[in-house]
Amino acid sequence: MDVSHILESLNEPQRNAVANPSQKLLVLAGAGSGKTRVLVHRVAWLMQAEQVSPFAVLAVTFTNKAAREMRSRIESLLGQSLHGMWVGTFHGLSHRLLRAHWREAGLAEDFHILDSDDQLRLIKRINRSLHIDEDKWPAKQCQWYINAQKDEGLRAGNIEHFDDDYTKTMLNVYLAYEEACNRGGMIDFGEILLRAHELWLKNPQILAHYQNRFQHILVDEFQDTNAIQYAWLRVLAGKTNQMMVVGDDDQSIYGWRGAKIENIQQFNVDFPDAEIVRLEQNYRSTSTILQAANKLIANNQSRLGKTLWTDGDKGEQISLYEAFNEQDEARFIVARVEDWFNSGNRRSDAAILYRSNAQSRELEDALLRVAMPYRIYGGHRFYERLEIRNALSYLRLLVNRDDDTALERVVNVPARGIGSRTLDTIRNVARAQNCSLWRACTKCVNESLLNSRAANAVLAFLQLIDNLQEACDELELHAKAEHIITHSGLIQHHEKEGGEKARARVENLEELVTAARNFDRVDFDEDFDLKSNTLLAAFLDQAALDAGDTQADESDDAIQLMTLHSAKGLEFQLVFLAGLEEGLFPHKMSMGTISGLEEERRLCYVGITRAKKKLYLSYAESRRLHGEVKLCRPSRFIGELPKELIDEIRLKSTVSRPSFGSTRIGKGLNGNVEVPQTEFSLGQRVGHNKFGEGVVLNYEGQGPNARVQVNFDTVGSKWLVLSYAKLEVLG
DNA sequence: AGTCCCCCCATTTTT
DNA sequence: TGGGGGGACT
Repeated sequence: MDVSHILESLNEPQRNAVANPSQKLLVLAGAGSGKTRVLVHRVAWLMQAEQVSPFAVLAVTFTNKAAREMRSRIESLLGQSLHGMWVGTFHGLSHRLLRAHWREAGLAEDFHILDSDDQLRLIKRINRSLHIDEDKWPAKQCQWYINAQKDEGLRAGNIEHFDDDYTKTMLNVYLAYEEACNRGGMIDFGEILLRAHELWLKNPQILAHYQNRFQHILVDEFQDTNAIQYAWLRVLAGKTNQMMVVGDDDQSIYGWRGAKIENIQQFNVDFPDAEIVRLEQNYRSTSTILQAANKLIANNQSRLGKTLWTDGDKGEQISLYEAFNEQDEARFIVARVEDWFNSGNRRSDAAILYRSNAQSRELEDALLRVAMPYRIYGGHRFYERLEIRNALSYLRLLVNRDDDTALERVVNVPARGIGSRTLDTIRNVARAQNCSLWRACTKCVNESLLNSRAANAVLAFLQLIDNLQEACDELELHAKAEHIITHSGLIQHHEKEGGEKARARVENLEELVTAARNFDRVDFDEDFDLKSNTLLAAFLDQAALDAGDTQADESDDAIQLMTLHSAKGLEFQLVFLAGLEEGLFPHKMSMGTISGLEEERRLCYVGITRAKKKLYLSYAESRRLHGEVKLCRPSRFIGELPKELIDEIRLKSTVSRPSFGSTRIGKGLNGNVEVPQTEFSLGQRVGHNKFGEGVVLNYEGQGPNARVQVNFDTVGSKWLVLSYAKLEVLG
């Protein structure tokens, strides 16, 4: 077969990576250097040039979205389906292993997945039963501790303890939590990886089977792997299997949740024969943007070293705007997006990036004011929404009555007279009998442990679930979903809440039925043991492992708002980095340590390298945060960029103010630009191509950075930057 | 049982 | 400033 087409469109290092025969291969892929392309072409190469069977390939990513994208890109490149290939997330693939080998993994056949919300509730319950002071040891902290240990591959039993209060308490909770999970047949996200890893270590014949099968392993975003994920990979790859890991140490921004950049260096230690390929040619950004990114990231000490280059255009200068406050910043950004849109571009090619979610509010306000469509990433994803979780809990109870987490969630939603007193009694019975809440409910009813009113309520609940089960038994998945949302009373419950929110909830519940209907059509993988794993259970697994997109509608042309973290992997023609202020970005919580600061810098690097054509930076001199106004200094990252690439838009040069410490910003990065005095005067009548005619009310600053306030006849008063606004002087 | 109020908190997020 | 959670009150 002629396979040259697979390599044709690639540059030299990319080809080297794609067709590389080395057993272990480390690809250091800079931002925009065609990382996904290399992965996709590599799979195509294996299959077509080396006649590798899809059954022998395993490709792993971090998010479901990335996995789906990789799969579909390979399919469209090859023009064939990838039947038998394992493409998925660490969690998704591990989960598959555990379903297939539940017995050897020491799990119940009908084990179910505990997501972080369930996990937190469970820990809260445990802490109450252990009489742990919630003020001193918040459940959140315990949860964090447990997850961090699991990410490191540590179980409660393996952790050294130095008799300190903290570790003692945490271990206590961890131990009780492990017991509760085992008793209830539950595994959390960390446990999925840990179990799968242990499954291999404890069952050499199972490991041998998979090692034998997956001769070719590909790993995306390797810099984001944590200890257990890397251990998982090492075990599976063994000494002889081929493994290609792709990553960029400069884009490691998840250290705070256990990701270890050191895994990249460690890869060289563990596999000394590994070949390293660097992808440094960038196909995304202008050379101006790349130079800025390179200069910034050079300030980090611990790097493997890599310099992006492009043979593309220099492109436009980077613009820096110093705003008075966060409102001014938002207004400026929105005005630039309007310009962009009015010059014939799509809003969806522009993105506003910020360090923390709280910053989105001002931006949203400003966007709403000019009625510009926008889309925000982040916030509650589909399967995380309250009403959806409630509905899923009912479905979970159909699958497994002993699912305490699900029962706790919906036993009194909608309200059916089972209050906290009643629940306490039930919990106590469950604890005393060491049984599930469901059984405790039955016992309470049968043995009259409750007053008659409560007993009736509990009995009604038990019957409701049994009836739902019976009615759903023969129904298709989507009909099951439909049946429970109506007959559990959830729809009515949310309907009677009233208001816009309630309507959205009801819509979401209906959307769940659609999701279930689509799931009916999903083809099951050949490895899946369908006998024990009904469609409903599989649907619930999927809901836990893939929380769904925040918003599905891609249709309307909207400007995108997101945190820098969520921007990783994306690219936009026009990018705004907002809120470049010390304490906000770099964030004050991370500024204290070198490693924290370097991660912030990488985050900034990620932000800059999202831009293809034009980059705006902005900061505010004062910002309202947590209800009080604070004076801000510009971020040190601004000063780390090459001055000659930056055009500063200073509006306040006529206003004197105390210097604020940062030396590089205050006086203008380019020196102040010499410009003739403006010809506008107060009261002057002017024309604007979009807003029409108006009268100059006020002005600030001078030169191209000056702003004027114009009261337009039709659209009212607006502040305009002279150099952008192209105002026409009218007689 | 449900509502209301007060207090506390406040990066980043996937699975 | 504002959201969420927990406790107290009706």
